[in-house]
Amino acid sequence: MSCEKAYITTPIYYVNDIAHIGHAYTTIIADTLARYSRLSGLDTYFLTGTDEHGQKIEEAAKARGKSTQVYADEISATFKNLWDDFDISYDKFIRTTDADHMKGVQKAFSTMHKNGDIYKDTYKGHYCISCETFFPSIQLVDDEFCPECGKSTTVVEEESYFFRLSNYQDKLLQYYEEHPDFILPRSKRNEVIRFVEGGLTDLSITRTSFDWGVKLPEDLNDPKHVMYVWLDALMNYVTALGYGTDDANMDYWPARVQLIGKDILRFHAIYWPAFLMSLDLPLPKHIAAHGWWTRDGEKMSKSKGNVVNPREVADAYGLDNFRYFMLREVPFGGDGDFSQKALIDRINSDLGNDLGNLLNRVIGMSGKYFEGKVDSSNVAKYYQSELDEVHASLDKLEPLLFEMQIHRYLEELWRPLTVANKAIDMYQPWTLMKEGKEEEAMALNGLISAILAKVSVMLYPVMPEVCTKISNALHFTIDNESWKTLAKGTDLLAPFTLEKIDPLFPRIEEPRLEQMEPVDKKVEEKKKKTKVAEAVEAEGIALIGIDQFFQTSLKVGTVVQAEEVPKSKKLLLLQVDVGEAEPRQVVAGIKEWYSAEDMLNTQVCVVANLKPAKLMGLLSQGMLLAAKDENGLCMIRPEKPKTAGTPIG
RNA sequence: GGGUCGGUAGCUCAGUUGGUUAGAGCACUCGGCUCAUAACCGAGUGGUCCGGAGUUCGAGUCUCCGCCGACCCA
Repeated sequence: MSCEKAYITTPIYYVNDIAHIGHAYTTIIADTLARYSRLSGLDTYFLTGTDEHGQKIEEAAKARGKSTQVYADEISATFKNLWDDFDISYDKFIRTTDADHMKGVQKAFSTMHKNGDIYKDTYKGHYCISCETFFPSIQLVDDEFCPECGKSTTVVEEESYFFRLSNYQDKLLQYYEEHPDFILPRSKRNEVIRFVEGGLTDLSITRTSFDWGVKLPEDLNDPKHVMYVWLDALMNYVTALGYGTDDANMDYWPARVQLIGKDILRFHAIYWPAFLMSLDLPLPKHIAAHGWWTRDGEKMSKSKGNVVNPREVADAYGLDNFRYFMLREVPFGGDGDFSQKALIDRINSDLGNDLGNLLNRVIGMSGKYFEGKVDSSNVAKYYQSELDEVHASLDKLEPLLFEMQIHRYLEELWRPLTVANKAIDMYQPWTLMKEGKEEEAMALNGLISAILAKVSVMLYPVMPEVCTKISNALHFTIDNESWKTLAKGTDLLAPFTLEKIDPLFPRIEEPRLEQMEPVDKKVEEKKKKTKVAEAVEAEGIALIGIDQFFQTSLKVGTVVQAEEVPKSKKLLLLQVDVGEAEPRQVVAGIKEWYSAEDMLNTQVCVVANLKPAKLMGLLSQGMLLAAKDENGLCMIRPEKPKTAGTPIG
């Protein structure tokens, strides 16, 4: 193919963390852009990968008693597996520990050195190992602690190579001026410009304090230095294309868009372009920085335990639905809030009511009136104005995507669906049929089918699986050809027979993940509408559906071993057989009412899918049911002996 | 302390170079329809466009001063 090229990248993810919703968000945006790009006929290359060097990784591996490489391999694989399971359409998964990459970075270092942009000096500063950042002493908290993470810093004075970033101040400013949409969203642009205007200091780009990194080129004969993570990491975007080795794919450079989170904007909007200038390489078209996700309005953090696990969400609600939600919910660049309520609203309302239901309507009509046959021959004759409206919306889409306005893209993409739903109401095919106007009714089905087809082509980059189902039902294929004829052009569908398929978006009535949901006033108001709910709410307990009840796995268990937890007034340590290979260890707060002997060989009811927790250092893998009033506590037990593991419900 | 970006309907947001009665989606109320996943369509309720001053024939839009929020830097 000799056509126009498009190179799209995500950041390479640092392997000291497990993938969370933020990683998934970046990757899914990039995947969507890559898919659209391919669909529209561009020769597309999509890169993601992992960043594996640095002191933090070295230490994390040591702490786990593993070799650094083995540790990096493991974590890198968890990312790769997640993207594979998510069907992310990357063309290459780069690792900074790849031999080619390291060679490329050395080549870049040599070139910068030759160009006079690298010199050797001494660096003195307070270094935070955890953040891998130096801080000037005035920034430290109590003269010692890292202002970012609060951990203790160490004074480091070491020999270092420096990059003459100061040389690039004016060139960068000029570039920002001449390319107003280099940094997206625009609101972030001024921030960067002010920072650069404030003056740039040269950048320390090597370290001697650790070993886990790319060595300097051999001709410098300075083996104690390794490259600082940012030089190493940023270069991945070109080494992935063969920079410094075979240059095989360097014709994809410069990148069409490089997606990042807003936390790494400075590195990508300042250091990275400066490096590229030093290497005489062109700069990427766009650096696009997105915002954070919060959870139910709160920041996510490991300590709060409210980190959204993308795999869990996708499993519970469907991968395509999750993709749609993330891209539709948040204006690009802004922070987004994840809540099950918002997700369910999007699925039921946008996807189910507007899109899924529309497909069902046309299945119903064509089935009832025409044995499933759909023929578009007379669509233009009766419904030209509807077609015009649809095409007008479709024409607005592409620029929105290029400007990273994906939420607006999806909003606009929904207009044709409204046109379709409106048309059914306005022309009332059931009336047309009664009046014998079969041609008009048939044409209306042709119109609806065409709209669904056009929308599904443009929605495909966001929801590939669902749109493939739609295109199968409508007997066409989503590819560059149909993108040209249906989505960009005004073609309609060839005659086909529409078979009934299962609803694409079954209504979701209840949250599917167990977790703390905030008390939502609107939900409360709804519940107040039923009297029963009022009675229950008086006790402060919300009503749940049967599905929610069955999210709790309750089982009969037999206590096979029981002992007191030393130094604890309340706790007993029990081993409970719940019909699994090994008994479960359960720490129960019942010692005030039951002794270890009381419990031994008795049967109990166990909550079997509770998250394991540690109590006084002991792992507890379940909870026993008991009832407690002012007279004390009693166990809830089966009335007659039951086999260990028998489900309750 | 300096800077950047926001503050528009109950919620989430759009409002191009200042120009008639300020928009969309969701939510809510009422009405219609039956092909459809109690979905769909229509109508309606709902806004001192953060506050104040100014420029102008005219300000959500421009200027200045405040207040609130997010973030960047010191």
